[in-house]
Amino acid sequence: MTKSAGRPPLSETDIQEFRARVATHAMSIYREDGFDAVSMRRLSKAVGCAPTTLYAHFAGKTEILMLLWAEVLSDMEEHVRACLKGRTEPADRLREAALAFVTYWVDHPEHFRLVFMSNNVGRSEVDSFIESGNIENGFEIFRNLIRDLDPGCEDANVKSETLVAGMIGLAMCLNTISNYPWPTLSQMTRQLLSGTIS
Amino acid sequence: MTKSAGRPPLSETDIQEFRARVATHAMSIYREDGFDAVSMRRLSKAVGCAPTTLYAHFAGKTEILMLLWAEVLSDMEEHVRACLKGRTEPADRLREAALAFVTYWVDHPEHFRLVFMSNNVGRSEVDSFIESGNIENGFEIFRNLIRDLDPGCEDANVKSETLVAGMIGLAMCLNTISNYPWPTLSQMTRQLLSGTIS
DNA sequence: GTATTATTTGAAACGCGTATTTAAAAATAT
DNA sequence: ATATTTTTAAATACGCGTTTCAAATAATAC
Repeated sequence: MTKSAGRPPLSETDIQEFRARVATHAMSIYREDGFDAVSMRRLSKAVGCAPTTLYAHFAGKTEILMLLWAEVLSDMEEHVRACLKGRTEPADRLREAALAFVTYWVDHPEHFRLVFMSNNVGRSEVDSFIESGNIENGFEIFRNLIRDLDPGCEDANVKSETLVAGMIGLAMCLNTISNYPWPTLSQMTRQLLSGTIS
Repeated sequence: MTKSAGRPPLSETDIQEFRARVATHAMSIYREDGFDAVSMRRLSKAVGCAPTTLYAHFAGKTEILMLLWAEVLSDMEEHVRACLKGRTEPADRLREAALAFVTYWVDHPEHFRLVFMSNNVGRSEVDSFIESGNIENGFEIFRNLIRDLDPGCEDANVKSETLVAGMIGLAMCLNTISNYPWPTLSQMTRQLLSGTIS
């Protein structure tokens, strides 16, 4: 328990400072030159450290990319909330929010790729992101909209999580199989909601 | 239009033979050592050609991976059809088929990754796969089940394609955010279907 | 100062997808 | 055989994610 000699470990704030700096540079590279441009070598150059140092602070590239998720997700959330302005009818609100959700990912395929198709996502990495609450936030919007529509709803959880997963599936299909003669986006969203809006 | 001198181009059968040979080796590598083991260098070694030769016959790795899609998809289809045996009640059939669909992808995350998360999927590559009809087949199962449930259904297209996309979303979420406290698989599938089975 | 410990660095390596370029080989018409 | 054309091969290169390891550096206790 006595203080040992030698250089002390980095303080928690130092560590978080570094991680934040990495996040900043990663985001600016991503914004300027896109997903593929965010590479460990280039990022390390931007941060001003050796590529190896990044691996001393992150488990891998995915853990760095996750730093960008929060930003994209909050941008998406803002986009969804914006479309609720002025709407009061619960069913209408839910419908428009869902449409806005899917539309966002279809309109921003690069963001979709970043968040949902970052390969090699280790379980533990995602877990830490779950615990940060960012995912819960996304679900909560729709859970609340569902509860507004049907107060005292017992299975709001099942409904909201199925809805979100379904919408992600819609966005995914429209993104990756983009030339298939899909029905309209609003048609599919409406159909997806037909089990929620009775 | 006269026959020009020089070596003639490969015959169509020769080309398809080669592509089939590549497909065979790719599949065996995939089966034995998994997704990550299927690399151009290793594959070319197995096929017995130079890595560059592969690029003379395929646009890229993704086009080769698509050769494996058909195999996985037909395996999945078989799995879905198997669960229909002995069931006659339309709603029951649709429910069980949907559950089997999602279950398949959750039970075979490697297959899911291969088919749905092969990154860098160029539009034209996917298009050719669409035209091959393999995707239509997947939709058709569910379109038929929906029509059996509600003959004369006008929007069977919208319903089936939304259902499939939604199920893919379920599978995707369960695969990638695997430690989130999701509702039961059957709960979510049932909820997803509640807009189709009235 | 010296010793000790933590961290960063640099270089090298591995295999990866992909592109280019040059040469070789194969198959045909003449 | 020769010329022509197509197809392969080989070598090389680029940047990638990641790992390993030795050397350097920084920050502390004594």
